[in-house]
Amino acid sequence: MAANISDVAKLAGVSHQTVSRVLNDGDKVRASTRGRVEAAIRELNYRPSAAARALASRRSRVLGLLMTGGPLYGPGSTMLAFNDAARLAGYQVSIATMSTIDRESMVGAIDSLLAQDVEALVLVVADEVVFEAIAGLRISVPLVAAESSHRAGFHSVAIAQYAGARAATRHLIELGHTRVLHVAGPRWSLDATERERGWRDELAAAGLPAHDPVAGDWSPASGYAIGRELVASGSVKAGGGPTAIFAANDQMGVGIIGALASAGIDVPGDVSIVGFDDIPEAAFLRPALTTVRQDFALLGSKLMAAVLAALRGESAPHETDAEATLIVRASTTQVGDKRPAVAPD
Amino acid sequence: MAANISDVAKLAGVSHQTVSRVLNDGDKVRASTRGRVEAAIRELNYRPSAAARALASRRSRVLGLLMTGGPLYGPGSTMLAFNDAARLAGYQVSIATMSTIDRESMVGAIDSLLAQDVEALVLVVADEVVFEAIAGLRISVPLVAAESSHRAGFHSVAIAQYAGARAATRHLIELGHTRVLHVAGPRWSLDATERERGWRDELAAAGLPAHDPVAGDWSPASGYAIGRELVASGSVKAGGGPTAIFAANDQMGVGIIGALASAGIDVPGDVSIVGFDDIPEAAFLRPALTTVRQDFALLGSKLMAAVLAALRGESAPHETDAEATLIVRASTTQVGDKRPAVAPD
DNA sequence: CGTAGTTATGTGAACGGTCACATGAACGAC
DNA sequence: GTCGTTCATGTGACCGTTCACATAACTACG
Repeated sequence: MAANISDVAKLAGVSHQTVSRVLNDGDKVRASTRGRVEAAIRELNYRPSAAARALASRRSRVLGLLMTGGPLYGPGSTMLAFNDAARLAGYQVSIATMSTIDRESMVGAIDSLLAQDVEALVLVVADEVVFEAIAGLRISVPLVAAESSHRAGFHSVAIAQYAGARAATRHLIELGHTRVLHVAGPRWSLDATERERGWRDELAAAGLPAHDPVAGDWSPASGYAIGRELVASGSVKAGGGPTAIFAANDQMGVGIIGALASAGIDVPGDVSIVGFDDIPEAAFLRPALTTVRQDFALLGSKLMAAVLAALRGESAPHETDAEATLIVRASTTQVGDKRPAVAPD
Repeated sequence: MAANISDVAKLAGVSHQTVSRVLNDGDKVRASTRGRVEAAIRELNYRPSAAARALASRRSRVLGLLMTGGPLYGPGSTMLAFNDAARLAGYQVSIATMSTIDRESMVGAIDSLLAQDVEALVLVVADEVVFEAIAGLRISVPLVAAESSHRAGFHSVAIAQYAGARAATRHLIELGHTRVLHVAGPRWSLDATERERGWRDELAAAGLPAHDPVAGDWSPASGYAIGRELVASGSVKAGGGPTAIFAANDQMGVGIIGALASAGIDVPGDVSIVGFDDIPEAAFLRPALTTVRQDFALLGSKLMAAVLAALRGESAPHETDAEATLIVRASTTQVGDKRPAVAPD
């Protein structure tokens, strides 16, 4: 049915190899010949077969992207950004999601990608379990991870989550808060670990105590549940309770604010809240959420750059991280102050 | 380097064709032989080459998914759900995103998918422009669209957005609201059109007037801007102004609420708001957002079913739509009432 | 115990490209 | 005019499967 390279060659009166040359490095062919070939291509509506190409050249031009299930803002943005960068570099991206973070579903996901002859694997799911499982898998293609704990054996690129978390915590400290709680992300998440580490180190640098954080699962619901518990424990608003909370992501921040609000606790009047991600809603919530913005577009292109480097066989140079910047909004204020430090736009 | 089918055959002492049979329809091979072959496969860590398979069988086992840029909740959820369904059916999904909705970037995106020999194309971007462009493209693979306006030439599956929009509007009418505004999604979006149509028809059925809606772009920022204008125009809270707003998605709803709140207008006390999507945050906002929940998982599997039907050559039977259900929360209340009709959990 | 009928396995040619190498034409230098 | 170079193009093998068909092995049955 569809035309192949020989059909084109015949119509243009050249050999199949010349057509192939026109397709790949056009400048090795005399202009007049190239014209004839291109005309034939157009006339037959010819498209080279990716399968045949991949088979003969041993390069599939496909990259595998591994990510977690939920439609989370961070991973979703990373995926989109990487997808764009990959297309720009002439690669297709094939995606595998893992509904649950366990070894089995992970191996399944990776398998489905490898079965497709992907040239490299990109991990958006920065997860302890994933790294362990992969290490035991003897994977023959380069691995690039979007994560911040730079471990051996991987190319990795990350947004400076540690620095972002420190900035968020510092902001609270500078506002005079001395009892700064952290609501962490899931234990298995390396991003969550980095954010917690940043919070802990910044507190330590200021000589302030850090109580072990409760961990949510990134969802607003988990933030709400944790907020309720906090309220129920009676520590908030009582003497010695936290006056500020650093949530590991905006969604949990939303849940926490909801729980506090429904208990009559004012944000930021009674408790200041900082989130992480700068989801599109953040600026428009009441109160608008102070948060840490990540540059996902940059992350995407850096990931792609790392993939290309890995494919060229360069040793992993641990790209400089993309930046994370603190965005101050109305959900944080001077300790003891009843009104937001920043006027609502 | 990597083993191929002949290596396996040699090791197992059979012909390459027998190995192929074990790989594909195992029951045509004697159990003892199959055992030897499987052992050889494991020993050599053999994986069949997808490229060679695709080339010989003329089936790539890859589906193309076309979607828009931003990390929106609806499209993102649809993508994830479809991805799962596809893997279950033994297909890989390759994704192309279009940063802007114009003909050129769309053709580019589709091209990058077709170049990969996808067996079918799934459109998550329900957009007038996309349909037109595709119609002029003489695409040789089946097309399945996730959209609700069932047009000829496509298999299509959708969430019943029209019905959802009517339910949302009816809810407001039942609460006594007679001036119900709609803040629509982008003009090019068919989903937006369906939601608007539902709103319009429900108002008409109740004999209520419908003022032409302002259109946002799904983002909270656009909702906020529209909310500000509304406030500035002075119509809200004055006699004859709207007492309820149906926002085409939750994110715009958040923006609208933010704008109203910053002008001292109470939701739902002064104005009731309904959104659409039931984003994870919706239940935890203050006020919690009344909205319409869509069943994306079901949509995903129905999409996949439609793809399989299309691949079998069945004519498009326009699947029954997945349902959308109204979730009543605190952002709507009886007209004139100052307190939410639903108690915050 | 020969033979038809089934079942298990083998053989060689596609599939549609790329790769390595061969050939031929054009050109400048001596 | 001959020869080495470069540039443009052609030739045939090969990538790793599946497909259609051929053959061998085994079963059932008179």
